[in-house]
Amino acid sequence: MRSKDETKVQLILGTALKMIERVGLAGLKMSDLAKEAGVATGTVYIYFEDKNQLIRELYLYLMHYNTADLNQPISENEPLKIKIKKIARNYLNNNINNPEHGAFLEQYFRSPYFHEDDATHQAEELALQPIYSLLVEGQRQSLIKDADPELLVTLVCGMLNEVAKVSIYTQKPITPAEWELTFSVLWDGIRS
Amino acid sequence: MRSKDETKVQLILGTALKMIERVGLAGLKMSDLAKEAGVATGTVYIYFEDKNQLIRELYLYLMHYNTADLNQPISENEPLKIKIKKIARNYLNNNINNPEHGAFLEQYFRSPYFHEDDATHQAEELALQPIYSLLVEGQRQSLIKDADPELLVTLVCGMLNEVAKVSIYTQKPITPAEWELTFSVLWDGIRS
DNA sequence: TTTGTAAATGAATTTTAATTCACCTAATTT
DNA sequence: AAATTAGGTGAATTAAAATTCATTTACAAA
Repeated sequence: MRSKDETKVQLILGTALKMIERVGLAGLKMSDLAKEAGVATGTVYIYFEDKNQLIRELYLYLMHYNTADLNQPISENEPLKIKIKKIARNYLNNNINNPEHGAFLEQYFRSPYFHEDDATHQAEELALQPIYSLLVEGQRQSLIKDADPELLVTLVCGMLNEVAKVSIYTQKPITPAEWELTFSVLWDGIRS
Repeated sequence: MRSKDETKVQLILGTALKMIERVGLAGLKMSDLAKEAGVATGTVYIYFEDKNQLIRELYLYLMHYNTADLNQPISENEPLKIKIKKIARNYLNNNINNPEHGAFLEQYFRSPYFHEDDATHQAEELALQPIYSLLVEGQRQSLIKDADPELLVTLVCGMLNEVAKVSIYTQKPITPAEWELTFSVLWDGIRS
């Protein structure tokens, strides 16, 4: 008897993720994937039913990962503005440090592998929950514009997503000055 | 003699664009495309070398289209704030009314069809030029935060892109209240 | 009208990539 | 340490999709 190597699942998924960032979902070949992961083609089929399921798993794996990540503990006893600044920075860093994630998800939602029942929305909402809560808290303290918090989250994330994209694209990290400006636009935009 | 029907190029590209929004670049089959466009498979190959070139053409076609579009004349003799509000609304509407465009471009940039030399950046910069100019004008009038205008454009477009995405996704148009909030966040964010 | 030519067709072919499988190997159990 | 069993391999197979091409129109010029 020989037991399945759970490490290999991670290896294959991780390799797929990196490759997809490079060649796109449309360009991912099972044989290339196997080669790059350093296993035989057939091995991939031991751990995954077929390509479809592999992509599916990758999605679930990412969702799980992402959701966990924004929930880093926020130091209490700080002014709300600072809390928001920290969580925003956290969100931005997450996006910049894991460009493969955004690249994959962007494509997944538009691919033939994606089916509506994928709990997309729940997962996304869950991931944004912490930001949402902070904004609502701010509204209660009359610090934040009294308007649909959903829309506020959308606007805030829109800014951060785009900044992340540019940073990834230009391969330049965010400078302190850039971050200060970004947060200033964000904060002045939402404060009441 | 029989002459090529230029209309057919448009038909095929347009059909491809709509299909890609639905099934993704990875899901586009030449035979399906032909069927949906109402022509024979072979006909597609009369107008396009191969799939690769078809996708490439589609990109050029879109770039051309998009660039032209933001350059709608802006009524002069209005306060800058109003001008920015109008151009922002224009940008938003463009995104919402042509969801296929965003869907395609998003995927194209990450596909095996895309090559760096595609003049991506020039085209994009060109499209954002009008917004950029207005912001700089605002800085000269000390109405807009005195900071890197590139980054300001990024932030502004980020907000608008995300709002467009949500509107497309939920299939709900932007309500007047939503638009007012969006612009208020945008404006308060960038004004000095 | 007739004729020449290029567009249009879609079944047949070729190409590409997914998936299988007969054979090998390494871990576990007795 | 032998036997057993499931993992691992990669060439061979199958499936899917791109592309071709012999044939059939439709148009334009003569």
